[in-house]
Amino acid sequence: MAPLTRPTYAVIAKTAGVSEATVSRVLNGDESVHPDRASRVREAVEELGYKKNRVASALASGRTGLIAVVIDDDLSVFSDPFWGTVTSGVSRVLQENGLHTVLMVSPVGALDGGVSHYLKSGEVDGAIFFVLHSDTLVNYLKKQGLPLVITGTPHSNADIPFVDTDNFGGAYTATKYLMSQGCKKVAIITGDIGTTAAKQRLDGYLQAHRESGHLPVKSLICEGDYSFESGKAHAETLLARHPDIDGIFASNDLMAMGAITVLEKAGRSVPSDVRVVGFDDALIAQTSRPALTTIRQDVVALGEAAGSLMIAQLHGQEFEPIILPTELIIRESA
Amino acid sequence: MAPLTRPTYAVIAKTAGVSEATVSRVLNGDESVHPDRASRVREAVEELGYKKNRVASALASGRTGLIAVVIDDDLSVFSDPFWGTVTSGVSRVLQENGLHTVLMVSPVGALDGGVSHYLKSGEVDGAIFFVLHSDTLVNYLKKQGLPLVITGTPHSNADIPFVDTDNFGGAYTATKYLMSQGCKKVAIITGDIGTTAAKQRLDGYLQAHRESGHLPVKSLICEGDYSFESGKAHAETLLARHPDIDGIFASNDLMAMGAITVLEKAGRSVPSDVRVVGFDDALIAQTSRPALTTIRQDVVALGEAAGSLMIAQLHGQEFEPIILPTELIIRESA
DNA sequence: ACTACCCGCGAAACCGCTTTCACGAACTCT
DNA sequence: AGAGTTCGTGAAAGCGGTTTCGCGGGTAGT
Repeated sequence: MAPLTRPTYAVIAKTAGVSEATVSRVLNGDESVHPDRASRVREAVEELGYKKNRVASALASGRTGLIAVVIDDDLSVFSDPFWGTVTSGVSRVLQENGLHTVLMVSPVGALDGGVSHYLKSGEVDGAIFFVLHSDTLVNYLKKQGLPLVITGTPHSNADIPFVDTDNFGGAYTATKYLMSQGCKKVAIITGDIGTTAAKQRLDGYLQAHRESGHLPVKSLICEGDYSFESGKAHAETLLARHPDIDGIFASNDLMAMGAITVLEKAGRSVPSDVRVVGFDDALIAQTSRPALTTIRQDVVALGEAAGSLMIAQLHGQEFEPIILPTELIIRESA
Repeated sequence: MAPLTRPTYAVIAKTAGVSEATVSRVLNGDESVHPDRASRVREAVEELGYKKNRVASALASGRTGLIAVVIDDDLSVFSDPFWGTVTSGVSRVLQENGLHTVLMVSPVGALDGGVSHYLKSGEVDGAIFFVLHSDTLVNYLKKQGLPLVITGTPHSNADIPFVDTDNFGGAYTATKYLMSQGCKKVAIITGDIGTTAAKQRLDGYLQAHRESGHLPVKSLICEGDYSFESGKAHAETLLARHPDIDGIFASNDLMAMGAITVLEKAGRSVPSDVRVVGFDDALIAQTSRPALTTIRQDVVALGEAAGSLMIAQLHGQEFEPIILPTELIIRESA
């Protein structure tokens, strides 16, 4: 059975006894059309099962109803469930507002790269960036007038709309907690220090130390990259440098798990010998043995906030950056 | 700085001294244009930095260059990293072929639901479905002529293009392995039995028993739903029903982890008292304690296969369902 | 030389909306 | 009553491509 041809404005106009311009006015909420004519249009739409052709509308209006979600090309990105959960939050809010999510997993940053070209093409009405190492592309696109949201604090230009979690506060809380548990030598395994989240979490860790009266020695600070492998590698480094280490704050759960793997392999018991805290509260935090003490961030809400900030921009509404709170979840590892 | 207006065919045509139809022919690979004219068109494109307006092309040609990836509305969907990884595989293959992925996380199944309407709208050139409980919608859309791919074996209509993993073989191998390890009483916690993958994994488990000379009692078969919580719940049920249980095959890693959580809480040691095998080889399989023995499926390749099958259909090429192999990964839990 | 056929190419219609501009009716003011 | 203004509405242009159909030049056959 061949697909039925869908009725167009021409058919609706004929049925309702009005012009196509009037059909367009009615369906787009123009209040100036006489109520009687408007009713006839709506009845025709109902009777004929009219559905707007969004491609034609996009060409005519310059608005496509598509929002790009841009994720730096890294096949491991989705194996960290963080991004999947954020994406589903974004997708749901956009759909509720009649918009669709175009997934763009691609190298980000180059002004003349595929992402830049695509976003300038007019094919999407806005873009949500998931992680950035530089604001260059984002600043450039903002100047081009493209509505943008970043998940994470911008590096330089606070003018860019963004949503984030309280990284500083979460890291501060994690470090304070480790100290309150009696830890004398607390290390940090940072995320990719090119991201603002990693910097802020490092700052929170340092502030907790300042308030305890002394700063950690440099060798307690390891620059990871959010991956499981880097958590393992840095845990080995820390054990070599500081055999008496008794606390580790890892800037995400994956690295925390990596660290625990190495510690236990080295005969160090978690939490008896070394206490470990992660960040995210991903599912692996609760399924692991020992179950991970971690800083929980509401990842679904982060995605929803990003979607809402995008909607606000598209509607020309006022908006503020959104910083979501964190919460210490105490399980077995600390 | 206002965005520069992009050149259109009219400008290219004028610069190259040809008509717009000729520009369209050249850029779309029409070999009948005289080589000299074709060269002039390409030079003009290069000189003026022409980029095709895909929205206008979509209206004129009826092809949008967008493929919908449809995932049943379930916020937990992306916390299982399986779907994120498949999505990134699909996305990459599509992008390599000049297509874009529209993410559709929405209740699936209803013929008059949002997904059905959207897919019939002509706004996407095809759709990839991630998990289905019924072929009704898919059969209906196929009749409408929409190119489709399912990740997973269809329920009824083998005519639908699909990619899958060797579920039967993987489950068979897992169960055989448990038996070869001396397990006398092997249970199964199935996935959502409405999915064909869960059925096939159950069949593999049963076949392994048949070949060992006896079938498992009904109470060793628990119907889970792929979630961590259902793994926990069914492990409790199994312990109550069969205190002497010594082997569990869970149809995914999440449920396996849930089961292990409960077993250890009940004082049963894994693998000393009870051996556990999962399915997927998600990251949690290796990060957990004990590290999970599991059936590994190549999830990235699954996504890539789905993307490739879609490309083949769009190009009018012959294609076969793709069944990917599995591999037993032996770690600590069995 | 004439006729028939083939093929490259251009003009313009078309895809289905949005929006502009002009027209005529209704209303208001003098 | 006449002039001026306002507003609802329709015709049609436009968004930027794709594709169709017809034209004219070239070639082949008789």
